[in-house]
Amino acid sequence: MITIKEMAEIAGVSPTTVANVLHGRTKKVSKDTLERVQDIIEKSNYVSNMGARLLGNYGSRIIAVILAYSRSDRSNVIQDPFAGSIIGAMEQEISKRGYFMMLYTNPNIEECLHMALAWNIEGLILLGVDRKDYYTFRSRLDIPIVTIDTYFREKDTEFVNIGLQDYEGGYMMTEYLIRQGHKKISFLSMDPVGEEMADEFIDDARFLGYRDALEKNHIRYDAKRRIVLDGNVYVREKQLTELANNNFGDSTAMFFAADYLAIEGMNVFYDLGYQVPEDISIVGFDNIQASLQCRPKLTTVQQDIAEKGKCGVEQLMEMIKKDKNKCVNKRLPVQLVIRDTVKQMDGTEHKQKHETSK
Amino acid sequence: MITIKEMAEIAGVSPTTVANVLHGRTKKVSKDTLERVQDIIEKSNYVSNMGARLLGNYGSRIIAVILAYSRSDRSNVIQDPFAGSIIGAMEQEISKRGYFMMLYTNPNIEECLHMALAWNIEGLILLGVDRKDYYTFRSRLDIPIVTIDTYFREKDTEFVNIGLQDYEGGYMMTEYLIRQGHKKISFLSMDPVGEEMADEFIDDARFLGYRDALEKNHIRYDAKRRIVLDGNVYVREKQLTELANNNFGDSTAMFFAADYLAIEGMNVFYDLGYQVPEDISIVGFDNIQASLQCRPKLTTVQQDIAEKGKCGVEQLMEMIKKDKNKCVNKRLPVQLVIRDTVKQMDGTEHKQKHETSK
DNA sequence: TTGTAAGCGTTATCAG
DNA sequence: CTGATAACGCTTACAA
Repeated sequence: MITIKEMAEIAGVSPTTVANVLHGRTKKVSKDTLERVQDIIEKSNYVSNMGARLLGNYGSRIIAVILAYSRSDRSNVIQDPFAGSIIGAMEQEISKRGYFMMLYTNPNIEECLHMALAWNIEGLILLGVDRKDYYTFRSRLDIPIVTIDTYFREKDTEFVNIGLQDYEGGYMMTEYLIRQGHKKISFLSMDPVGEEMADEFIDDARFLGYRDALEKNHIRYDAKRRIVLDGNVYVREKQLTELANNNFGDSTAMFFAADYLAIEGMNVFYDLGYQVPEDISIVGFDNIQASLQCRPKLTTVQQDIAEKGKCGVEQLMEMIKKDKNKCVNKRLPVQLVIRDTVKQMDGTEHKQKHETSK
Repeated sequence: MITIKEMAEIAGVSPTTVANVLHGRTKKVSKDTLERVQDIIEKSNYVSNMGARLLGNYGSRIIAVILAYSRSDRSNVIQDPFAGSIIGAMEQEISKRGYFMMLYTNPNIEECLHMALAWNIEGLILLGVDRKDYYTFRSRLDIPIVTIDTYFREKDTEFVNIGLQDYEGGYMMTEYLIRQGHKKISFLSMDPVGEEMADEFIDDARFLGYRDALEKNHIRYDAKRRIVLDGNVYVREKQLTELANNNFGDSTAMFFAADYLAIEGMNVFYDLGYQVPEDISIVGFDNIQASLQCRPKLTTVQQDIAEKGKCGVEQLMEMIKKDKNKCVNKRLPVQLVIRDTVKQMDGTEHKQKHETSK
């Protein structure tokens, strides 16, 4: 591990000069020395010591990504296919810009803060933490922070969040179901955790879209069709089994707030001997890979997960560079993906055209 | 961000004393000062500056995890559900021990080395890199390295690898198929990339198990049943379509070297109107989540991915602590998971008992 | 038991 | 255009 000092010695110049060359401050160096020094740098395989950068507070080039726990009932979100994709996308963006990614998951906020401070990280990406926790981070850390998929309140300010057009997605999908002749549509989402207000939860924007679409189409929203699923898989399976055996709660279509729930539902129904979509139409939200791998293929709302990650890193970098801190609440667009799990209700059945699988 | 020096000043002692307290060298400090200093440390929310640790070469506490590219045809392995799970498991183990995880994916080895050197990382975990690349890392880096899922040659030494009983898995599954009455079993795996020898590829240990199981059971291995699938999805789909339309190459069962390939196959066959397992029996390897989510549920060979990650970190930590470097080639056990994609060939069909889905 | 001082490698400031 | 120097915070060897 050669140092600047050593290279300076070899070149017969001062460390400052070598540093100037390294940082492209070519104006400050004569052509003669420039070339000589550049040559030496190349040959000696110089690697800058990040420790010195850190200590001198010249920018650690570390972006920390902190994952919240309990997205579903797994112990660690990262096993979620959603998390895997987004982390991959972020890593690439971070890497591309010459930064480094530190991945950290810890339910204890104090320890997260500790980590952020110890490493003098330049920016922080919070994945799926709630707004309260965000404000804790924000009050204790003086660095740019971007949240992904956090739900803020109307009056909240001073945050940068990358989210999704959940409301629009819920609306769109519900309208689609209505166009297919469905009038009895239930909406299923997971039990929101914690004592936060319901309107802060991601599932709920989807729900609101669903409800508004119904009303816009003169279908009265019936509260009994809003089904809250338990956080525990086994309990959930029991709930779904009961539903199925009670004529699906008198619904012809079920709108699950997430693909993985929809697929769980499909499997439970399949195992009970029900046919999708003949006995019940099912749709999801997210377009995870599994939604294409299951049979029949799931009709769902597509979100571009990689884009979300990329967008988050872009925002963060802008904040790091410009040090400006305007409030951003970006909602990425969604798209209907029509596949094979919805039955047309106009008397005759007919095969829907569906996308070619890629 | 309070420093040791500042705390020392408050306590009216020297920085050394504070450092001694911080490091639990209680013997070197009088009870009196100990308590006073401890109190101050608590109150001042001290966070040690990792930059100083790095610079002084006192251990960075960073473990870098480097992912190889091109496990399948995706640009970045991390989107692979396999990678997501194992990274999650590793992160927890690393965190638990007070270390930090830096995640890095870059096809360029030089840049990977650069990163490792710049950060003075204490240990390295290589995920899915080939042995040649491993030796490059090893020759340039003087730190413990653990590989996961790298295949080494007989004569290779000086490596620590965590792998799987691939051979045993291949053998086991093939015997199972034979016990179910199958005699015409094909083996499908992906085209090995690069100019390395075939016997270094993970799929191939599985293949050898398959071949040996056949021969042990007096079934002659027929080379035409060893099918190499292309790296490109579209080409692969074409291959599978052709196979199906040619009576599945005169086989009654297909052993795919990986679940995601098996599921791909099932979907192609389903879309062509074939029934699994009535028309063709299919088995996979890995027991990824999707193998349980697809219908019919896939019979496969189970590996404990989280255990693999945990095991890798454990090995690495041992090497960091003890600085001993014995060669380890741990192969984690596998297990048959019998589900619904294999037909019993003894004339009468009968429903196999299958595990309760969890 | 406590304190002093050197050193890690980089960068910025300022003087030549 | 070039160079000397101080500063960042921690650790440890050694001195008191």
